Amino acid sequence: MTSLKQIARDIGVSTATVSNALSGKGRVSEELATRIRALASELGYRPSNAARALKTGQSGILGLVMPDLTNPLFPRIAQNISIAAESRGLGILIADSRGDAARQDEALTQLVGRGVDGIVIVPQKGTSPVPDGIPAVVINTASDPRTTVSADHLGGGRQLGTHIANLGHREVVLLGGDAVSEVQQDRIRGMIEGLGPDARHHVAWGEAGLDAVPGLIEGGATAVMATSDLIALGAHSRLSRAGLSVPGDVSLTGFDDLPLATAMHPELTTIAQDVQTIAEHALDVLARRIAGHAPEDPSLAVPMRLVLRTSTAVPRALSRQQETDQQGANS
Amino acid sequence: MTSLKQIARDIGVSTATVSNALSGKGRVSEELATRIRALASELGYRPSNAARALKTGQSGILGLVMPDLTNPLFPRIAQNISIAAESRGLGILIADSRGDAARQDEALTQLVGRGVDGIVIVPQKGTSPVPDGIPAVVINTASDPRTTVSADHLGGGRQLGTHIANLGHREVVLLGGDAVSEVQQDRIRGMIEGLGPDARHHVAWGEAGLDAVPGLIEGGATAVMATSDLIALGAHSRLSRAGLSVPGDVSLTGFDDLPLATAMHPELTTIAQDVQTIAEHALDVLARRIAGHAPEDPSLAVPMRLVLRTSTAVPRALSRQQETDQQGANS
DNA sequence: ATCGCTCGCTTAATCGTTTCACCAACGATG
DNA sequence: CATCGTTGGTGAAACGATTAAGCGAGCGAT
Repeated sequence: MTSLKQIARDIGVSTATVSNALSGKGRVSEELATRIRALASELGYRPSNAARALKTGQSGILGLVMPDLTNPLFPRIAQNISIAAESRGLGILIADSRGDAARQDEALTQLVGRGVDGIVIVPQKGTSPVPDGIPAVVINTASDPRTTVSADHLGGGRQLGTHIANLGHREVVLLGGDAVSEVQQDRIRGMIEGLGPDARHHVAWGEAGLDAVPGLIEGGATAVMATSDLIALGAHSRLSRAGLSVPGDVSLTGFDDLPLATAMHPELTTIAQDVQTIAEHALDVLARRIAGHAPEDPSLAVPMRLVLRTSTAVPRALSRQQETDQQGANS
Repeated sequence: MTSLKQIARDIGVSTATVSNALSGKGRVSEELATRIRALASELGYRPSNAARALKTGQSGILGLVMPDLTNPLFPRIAQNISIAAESRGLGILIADSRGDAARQDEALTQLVGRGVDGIVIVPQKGTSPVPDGIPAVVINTASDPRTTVSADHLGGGRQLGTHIANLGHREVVLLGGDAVSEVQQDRIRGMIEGLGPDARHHVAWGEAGLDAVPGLIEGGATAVMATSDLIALGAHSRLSRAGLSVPGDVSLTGFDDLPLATAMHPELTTIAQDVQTIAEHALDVLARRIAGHAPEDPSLAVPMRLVLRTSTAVPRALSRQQETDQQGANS
């Protein structure tokens, strides 16, 4: 390993000068500086992160605590955080709490112990972890008072709701995975707002909720809105097993626009998160907090984008009526 | 931050003694050692990783280079590597090359620059990266001479192939995503071996391959074997759009046993990787290489496990014949 | 001629741990 | 009683970078 001392000795100056030349901080003549930079890159000099961290107290590494990497949404977030970090010259130490709240706390202290400069947390559903005295940002949902930035799950649900209402659906099944999740609560609240007062809705949760879907359709509902694409896929299974077609008999919507949304048949109408903006903003705020500025940033809800595909349509009854209307007009 | 010096001063001994007491390395009286440990935990002492890394030259952090975190298989691997690392007291710095070979090299040098002790690489398809002078292990597939450990993709394909052949299928479509991928090549080679010489097969790749599926079925094929669950899902879409049912008209198999395999309808017969064993072995070897032992470990192919679900069945023609056979026997 | 400034560089301290060499005390041994 | 081995510790030098303080030289202004 080549060190500052190496270079200093080879050129015949002090290590301080070499350090200054490479970091551009002190005062070094341009000529000497270029000579030093040249030799440094020739020797393939890489500054020792350990030494720098020891001296400056900053490791240049951020911790990222994820609730569960096997849920396809979270790697997307991780990826974008990692991109955003890279562009700021920071590394990302990822810890996965694997669906367990206890392991989440453990991961947190682990990361702190490893000397990360700050932490990004996407909390386990139903929890609000507080790291001890280290800068942190939380990505959850607007109704979590601790959240720093998040997708506008409420607004997203609202968009989907209005879309379904505008198509003419008046009785809708709202399908959640886990009632503990604040994110899913917000999504459903949004959907209800979007559907408006004229539409009736049934809220159903989890596996039992999935199983109840065909019955609710028989009972008159014409649309199913899920709080995630994965749940929508499950609903789709139940529906086709019951001989119901999408979107012919039932309209179906998802959430998050995962890759599987386009792999399904029909392709799923859903709503996409702007993960990149969320990641960028999270890191901006975190950087500011690490720098020690007052963390008075208001929490930000990044708008979601409706993605119209082929799983939603005008309800059958209504579309037949429209046909006859049209025939009447034509004749 | 409490440091060794703090504790040393408080108790009235030298920092060397405190260091020895906590690490259990030198010679310290048991009584003093417990006193030191007590005070340390009382003060919430956390050793500075930076200082330790500087002195010992070991950061306790491993780098993990992933080809693309948005592909659902890879987070599973990442998760298991991270679990295995944690149990060894190591941290994981994840870098995502996002489908780009250039970025893969960049990620590699980035990680080295951050002072990781070793690197685990799941290479970009079609590439064989070599990190410069740092211990590393590669997780790819048996036909890559550089691979350290991998799932037995060949054997997995073989199992699926025999399963399909045993059901009685004699003309099969083999569906790959990208012909550049050595993993997928191995999977398909395995399938062909497993099908045996009596069965005909068509190999098709990518989007165009997917679109060709219905036609090939019309042409007489009775089964579709995909090199990933995601591709199988795509094939399923094309099939049902063409009015073909699974497994009635066509048997369908996937690869990797992703969560979506059970969310589909019918649930997908597929083959599962033992990701945990792969991760454990990768870290074992890596640890050995970091310790400086000769890396003469032979590459290991971890067996895959066939997961029978409801997407495969006896081909229709054959099942009708069996029915009549049975009726004949009964009468 | 002198003062004061800036320029360009050096000196040296420091971050927190680890580790090797050394030492004092003490009981046992020849 | 001199010697030896052991026990329980201390001292100090690293590891590699950063940075405040200092210092001589050159130079324009007074």
